[in-house]
Amino acid sequence: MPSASATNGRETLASIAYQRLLDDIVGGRLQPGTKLRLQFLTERYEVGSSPLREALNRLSANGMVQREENRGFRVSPASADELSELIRTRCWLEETALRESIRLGDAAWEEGVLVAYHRLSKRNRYSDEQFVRFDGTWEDLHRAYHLSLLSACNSSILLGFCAQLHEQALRYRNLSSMQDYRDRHELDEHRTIRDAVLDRDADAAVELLRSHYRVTGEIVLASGNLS
Amino acid sequence: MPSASATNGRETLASIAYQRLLDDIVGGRLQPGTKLRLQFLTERYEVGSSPLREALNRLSANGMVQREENRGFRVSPASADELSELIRTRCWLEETALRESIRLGDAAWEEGVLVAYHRLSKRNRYSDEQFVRFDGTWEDLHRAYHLSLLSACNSSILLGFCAQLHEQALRYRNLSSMQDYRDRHELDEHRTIRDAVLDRDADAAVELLRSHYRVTGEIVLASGNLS
DNA sequence: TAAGGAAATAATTTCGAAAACTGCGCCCCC
DNA sequence: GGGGGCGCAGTTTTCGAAATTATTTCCTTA
Repeated sequence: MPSASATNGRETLASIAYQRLLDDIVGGRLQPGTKLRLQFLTERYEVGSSPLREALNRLSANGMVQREENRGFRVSPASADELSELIRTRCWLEETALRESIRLGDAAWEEGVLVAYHRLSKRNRYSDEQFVRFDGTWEDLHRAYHLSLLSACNSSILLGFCAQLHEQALRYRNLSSMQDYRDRHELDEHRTIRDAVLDRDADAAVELLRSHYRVTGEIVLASGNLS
Repeated sequence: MPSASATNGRETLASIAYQRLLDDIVGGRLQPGTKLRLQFLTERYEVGSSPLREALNRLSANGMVQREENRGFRVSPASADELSELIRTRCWLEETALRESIRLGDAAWEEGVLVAYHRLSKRNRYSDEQFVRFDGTWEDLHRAYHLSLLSACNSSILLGFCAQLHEQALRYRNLSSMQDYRDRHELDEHRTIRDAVLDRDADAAVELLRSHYRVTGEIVLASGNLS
């Protein structure tokens, strides 16, 4: 989701491979540390090696895979240390972006937040696959909601960084055993954040957001299979 | 300079092409907006198209070039608006990193700052090419100095972002007509920042650093040939 | 038996040509 | 005279094979 640019015409095989690789890594189907042999990937995705190499190079530039000269690629390792570094960094960056967003956001921004929250909350009700095509997955709506909070910060660079970190955090969440989320009232947290933001209460909003991330981190750390 | 990984054995052609392309873009020898035709690049760098495509894909992932599906690559455009966004973002991120660094840095970090400053100041004296091989260029030492200030922030992710922004800012500096730097006492500014940092005076250090970046931005904007 | 080294094996990286796509000019038709 | 589609030239993208590099295996030797 980060990625500087590119949207036009028919998609190229390299971009398709990029998306599918990203999905599989973030979704946990390619485990951290896995060696990514070209032959394996060409069979899995039915794409030649050139587009795959391009996809891997893009992924290596934003941290999803690691590259070793003349020794190929592997999925970036995941560890408890890296997770806490990730959460820490995310809190810093999103605090900055959120404060600026609250300071600068106009009416259109408020409405964007409202709509994004509404879609996310509605998506929870219809339990599964029915509206995926139209609405996108729950994760898509979740990402859209979080980015909408920050979207008025007036720095697409910072927004891009936040999106990158969101993706990394999602990978860690998918690596942990999902069932620990059952009794977590995520929607409540999203609502209270929304309200604080729309009240322009920066301090409260920042504190709620940081706590939102830290709690998620705790759960992943507790239930996770990390080194 | 960001780039996730990679250090081993013999360098690959793709990495060499990446470095040279980055140098030429940051150095201003490839102007913003320039179309990067593969045939032109293969002649310029004497490398096949596959390594070049890999290099271009890496560069597109960190914003130095833009990619358009089925229409190739071009050097990212440079504008006054993007420059001010860049500076704004850089001030936010480096403020965070610097405060953390000052809070957490140990004796080894202090010595690192001291040494980096020393090398930078010495490099100014021997005017030119003599010690490049051993010491690196002035820009290398300058980058090392600035990153050393932040290096104790305990987040390699944030450090990577800062390095990326440093590179972008360097590109803008190289795009402006250099002669306006003549009466700028950069070394003084670097020294006062160093002193504030080593005194652990976070507020002063942050203010000096931000002013350092903002002044540079003003000069580039004033003398620049930006759209 | 263990250590060292050379061939064999397996992987990545690179090349050169074929295929697919874009942009543009031209022609035809309305 | 103007609008829309066809085809050509130039570029990008992709493929499959060749070259390079890493890794394993097995043989020799101390």
